[in-house]
Amino acid sequence: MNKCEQCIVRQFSSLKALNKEQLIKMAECKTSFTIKKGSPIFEEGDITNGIYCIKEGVCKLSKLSDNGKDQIVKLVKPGELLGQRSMISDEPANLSAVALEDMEVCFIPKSEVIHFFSDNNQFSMNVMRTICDDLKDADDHMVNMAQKTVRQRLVETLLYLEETFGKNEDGSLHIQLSREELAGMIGTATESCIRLLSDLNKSGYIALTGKKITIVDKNKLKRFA
Amino acid sequence: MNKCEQCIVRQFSSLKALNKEQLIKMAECKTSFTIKKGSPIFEEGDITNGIYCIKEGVCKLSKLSDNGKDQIVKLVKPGELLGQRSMISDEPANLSAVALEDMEVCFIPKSEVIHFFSDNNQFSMNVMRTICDDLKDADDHMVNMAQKTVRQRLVETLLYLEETFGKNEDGSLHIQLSREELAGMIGTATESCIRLLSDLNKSGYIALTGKKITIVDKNKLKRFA
DNA sequence: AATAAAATATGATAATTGTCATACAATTTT
DNA sequence: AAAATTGTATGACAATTATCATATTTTATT
Repeated sequence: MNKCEQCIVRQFSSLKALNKEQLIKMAECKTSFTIKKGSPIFEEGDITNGIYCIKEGVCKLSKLSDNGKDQIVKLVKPGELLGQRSMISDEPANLSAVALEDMEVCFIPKSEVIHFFSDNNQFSMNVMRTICDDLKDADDHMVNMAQKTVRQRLVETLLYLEETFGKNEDGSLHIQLSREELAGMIGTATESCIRLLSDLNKSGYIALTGKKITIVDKNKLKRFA
Repeated sequence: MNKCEQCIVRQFSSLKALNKEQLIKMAECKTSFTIKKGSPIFEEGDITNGIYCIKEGVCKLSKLSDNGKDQIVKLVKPGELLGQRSMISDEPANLSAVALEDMEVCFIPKSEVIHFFSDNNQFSMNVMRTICDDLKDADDHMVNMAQKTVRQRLVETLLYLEETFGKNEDGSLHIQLSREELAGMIGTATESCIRLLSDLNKSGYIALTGKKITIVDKNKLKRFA
């Protein structure tokens, strides 16, 4: 069993507030998982009973809409925690979490986290701030969904993906999303997403090589949105 | 100065966890406001430096989008608190709060609330849960914006308004929103909103009398969405 | 009460977006 | 390697939604 004390990603999450003693306790009760690309960590409606700390890999948080389409609400990176809201509200998961890459994830049972909450004020403040950040992002995202065109949302999403997950040596977006998933992020039909990507490609703002997407001119793309 | 101890709306918010001593301290440092319909409590970007407790009247939380339209993110009722997120994140307000009716509001300075936070665990858990609820609502709302048609969103909004704010003796929606505001809730152009209301009226699902809206057949309306 | 201003309503039209069909390419399975 | 499956791409078309123009009604102001 790996020690949480030596885990680097912890430094990027609310868990950075834990002291040595707490880290040792956490290391004792945590369980580690490997999750294959495409597999769920948990699904909408599941009772999670704890939080997940992402050590490696990116996952999507999505919700199935009445029309049968999966809307991606958020992408989650190493260092972030999953299931905080459900734990605090004592409710089943509102969103599904599915791996976009092979992942390494640790699960910390609720019973343990609850102790950290009451014993460590800094930790609970960190969690609170994270949830507040999520709320702000969600509100902003909602306004974008309601007020911006599909094209604007696509452009902004592409810029966000490069900004957040970086690019490969060849300059293409590092994170690999299918067209369907990209459509699920911007909230549109897969065909519309493909069509708009084609347009951006033909206009020279981006380049498509297989399923790789390269942003050719970031500033032009921004202005074009 | 009114005593917070005797304020009824307190019972409906996170503040219900405060003890007598804390309520007395709060009564001493709070300030009460009257806000006229249409006036702002605070605006996007303002540094609020405390929280507002709504004693009477309903307000809208909205955000101005790049296209110049105001998107309504949430309606807030008596008993609810405003500005919790900004206070915890220590950031300017992300949304504007504008009165939809004449309101009575109390302001409690941040310095005071911070004490309640550290002294009263139940209070901070209540606040946390409220924010978690807001996050869930925002995520769900976002999915609706992205995946549902304007007509579906309109119908669901009308049902929500009746459910949440009740109806007058004549059966019409108690809460009074302009067509522009209703459009701002569902995320569409004012004209589109008006047109769809007309359709629903002609089809007999709702009735329009002046600016009053009456839901004639709730179940049919639901199925029609 | 008359006038002005604002809100609501509707028509005409254009732009955006979704749907269905089909083709093509890439990947996986046999 | 061939076949099957899945993902990507594009055309044709329909449906939805936005925009602009213009009435009409309601509300506010003088």
